[in-house]
Amino acid sequence: MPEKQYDHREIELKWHERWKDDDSLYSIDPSSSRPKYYVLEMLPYPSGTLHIGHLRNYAIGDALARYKWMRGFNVLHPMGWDAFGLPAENAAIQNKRHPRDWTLTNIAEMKRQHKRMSFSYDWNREIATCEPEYYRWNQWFFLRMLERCLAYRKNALVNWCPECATVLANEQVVDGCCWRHESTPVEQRELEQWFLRITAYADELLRDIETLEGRWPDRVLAMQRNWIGRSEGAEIDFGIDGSNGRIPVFTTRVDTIYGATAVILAPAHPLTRELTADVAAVRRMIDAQSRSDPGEIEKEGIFTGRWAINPYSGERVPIWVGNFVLMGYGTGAIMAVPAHDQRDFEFCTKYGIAIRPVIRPLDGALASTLECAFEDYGITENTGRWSGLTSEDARRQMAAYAGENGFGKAAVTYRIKDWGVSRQRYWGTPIPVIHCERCGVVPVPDEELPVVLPYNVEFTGRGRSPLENVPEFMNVACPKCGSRARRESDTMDTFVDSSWYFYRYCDAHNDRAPFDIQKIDYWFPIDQYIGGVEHAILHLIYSRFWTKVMRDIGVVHNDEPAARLFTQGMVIKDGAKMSKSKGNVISVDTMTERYGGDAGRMFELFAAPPEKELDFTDTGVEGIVRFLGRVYRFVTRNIDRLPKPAEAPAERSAGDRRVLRKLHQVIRKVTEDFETRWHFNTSIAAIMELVNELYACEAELTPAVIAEALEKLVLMLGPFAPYVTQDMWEQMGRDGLVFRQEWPSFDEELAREAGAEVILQVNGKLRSRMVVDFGTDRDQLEARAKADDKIQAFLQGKEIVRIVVVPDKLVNIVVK
RNA sequence: GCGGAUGUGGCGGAACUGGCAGACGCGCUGGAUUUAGGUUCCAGUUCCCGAAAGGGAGUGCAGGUUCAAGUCCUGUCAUCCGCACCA
Repeated sequence: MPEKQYDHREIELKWHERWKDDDSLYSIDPSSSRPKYYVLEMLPYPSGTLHIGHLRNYAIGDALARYKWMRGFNVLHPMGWDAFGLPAENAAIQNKRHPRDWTLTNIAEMKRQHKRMSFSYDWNREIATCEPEYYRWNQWFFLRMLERCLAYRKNALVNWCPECATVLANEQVVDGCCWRHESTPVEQRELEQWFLRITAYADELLRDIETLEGRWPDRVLAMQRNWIGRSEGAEIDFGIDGSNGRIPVFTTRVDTIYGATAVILAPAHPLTRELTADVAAVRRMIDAQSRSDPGEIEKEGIFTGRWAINPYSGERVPIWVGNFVLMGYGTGAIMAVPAHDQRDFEFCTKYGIAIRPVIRPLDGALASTLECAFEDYGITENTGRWSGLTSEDARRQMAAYAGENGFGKAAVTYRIKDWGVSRQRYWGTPIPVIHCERCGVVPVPDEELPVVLPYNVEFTGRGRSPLENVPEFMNVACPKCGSRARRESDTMDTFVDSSWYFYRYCDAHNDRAPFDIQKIDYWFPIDQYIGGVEHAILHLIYSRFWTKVMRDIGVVHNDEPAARLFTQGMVIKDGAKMSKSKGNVISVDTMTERYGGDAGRMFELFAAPPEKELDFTDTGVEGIVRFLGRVYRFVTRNIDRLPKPAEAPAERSAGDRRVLRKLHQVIRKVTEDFETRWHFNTSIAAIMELVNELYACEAELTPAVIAEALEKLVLMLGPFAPYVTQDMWEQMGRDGLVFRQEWPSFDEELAREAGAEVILQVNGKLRSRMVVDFGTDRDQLEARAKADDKIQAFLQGKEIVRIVVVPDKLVNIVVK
């Protein structure tokens, strides 16, 4: 009879079919006394199709969640292991052509397929934005922020992607281009926009990074620190000669202010417009600033013809406009201290502005001429009453003096800016406000939520929101005065959805509140969040902010969303990052179709440790398919050798003992990997060794050992290869789900090797080896080592200087 | 420039607390099965010398500590990632 062959397509489709409507697989019971474990995968952006980089994310999270479940935890793992998308499921996403088609025709289908959540997974956050229930709570949160002045509207220069025809947040601008269109330069436009005041939480976001130390990757924390960009200094008002105006400048080095020989405004600074005649030149500078690589621009400036007054010295210094001064940082104006700042030095040298040193090195004299700026701390000199101080003392005293005399103060500046959430897109949660000519901006009352999107929308694809052309949507009565008013046509950034989606998972069907706080208290903070590092300063900072806001609103108690974060490495192909432009993106569909989901995910766990980059090769996946086939054939052909009832146990064979030893060693190894480092590559390697051992000893195995080995092998593979293990489990006549079984335990006694192999070295070089009983004492080891033939040959005519004995491990004889 | 990481066979990687460098897989070589190809099974595979036994070298590079270093220390080189006229 031909042997049963492993057919991944047949097996995976069969189980997928059986499982897809089984809600019990996902049942969550917070009242259970089991310990809780919340695993969350940080899902990819809705770029259309899933690719194998995303699959890696699922493979890691799934394996961990299933393991935890088998170890007796109550697990909340919303992505679930069947969500990786067998071909049929993914088709709906792939065929997406246009937001409207997709949203309106496929939403019902998508909901059916993912009905376990009342809104969908993050990888389709667009769906979330089409779900009225999710709109409702997004809008509810927005209104609470509006009440607390955490949401506000202002006219601002914003990043505009011509391709998306919408506004982008700073975090969404990558190398001057849109994060979704890597080759489309972002333009600057001045628009009336909604912002969320993330800066109000800048200090807390920065401070609480400390609580994440060691639990989140250093790289992510470093990026966040950098992004928040706190710097301490002082804000000092320079007067304007011949007017009452003032120019506040921010500096971290007030101690150098006596060396200030100019004040330089950013081109986009409001005063620039007033003080400069050459509007065209200023315009060019603003454009160049947003377009080119900042480091590359040659410093340029225009003298305004006006003068500023240094409030400390009373000195008159020229006011310039400089293309290297950014409006977005500090106050948008600087004092130029060429002697102590390299950028100022370059600028002032170019335009012949005076250079005046006022800080001398701790071990030297004040420089008379400078090759470049002296930027270190030192001792002040020629700085009036503050002369002779260290830079640190001078900074403190001078800032205090400015405060006392009303021309400045100690100040902290952040690089992070408020989060612009307005989008001129169709999809996205409508911003729940109404513009009334009489009352101004009026919030939509809570009981009228959700404001939902209209269906009949013409897509122009350009310019303003398509919603503006839908009168039924736009024209409303003002909630306050009842007169004619217009709805806000902007929708929210979809990052709003992803900022709190994982809370809703805990209470997805709640229609009275975003979620029940008791459920949140049970599950939060998330024990383990897993995802790609590309979210470091986008989603991961927004969701931290959102959590803190929710805490202040009083709907959650936790300060941080995720206790632990794991960032998996990228999947690369032929040494290069997968990207659409290179055409080397491998879709999950191709993978599941050709090799199966089990093999695909298992390869990604096997080929490299999860935090490292992974090079994808077809031959590598084929190796895993081969391995799964090897397991499948071994299990299926040995099922009829399982013990019959009432059968007397046979005596253990030598093969039995070998297999049992390996089996228990491997269980120990895999358990350890799950509990500590998640190096699933070594776990899987160990399971492969076990299978090799099973093949080598197959003929000798007795029924009882076959039973134990098959059961534990299948259970151990369960977290890595859900479908094929479930199929084998059933064929073995076992009931229930593999990942609801208890995780196999190991027996140290059985795992122990028959004897200790002791290596014998002469002068640290391996020369021989011997097998001894465990615990053989030092004297005996030494004697037996000296008696060894090969060792004796190396000892001939030499003097023994020293002998190092490590019991059960080695004997090293040092000779001269 | 600042910050984070990484350097081990032909390749992906293993060696977790200093103690057999190269587990496991890919690729390659040979054998068995097969009409053949494929599949499957078995064996070999760091490099150099050697028919073999065996010997020598070897974890980016240079030093150091140690009976013993891929692992610890000092220096150095290279690569990757993130941030960057941030005042």
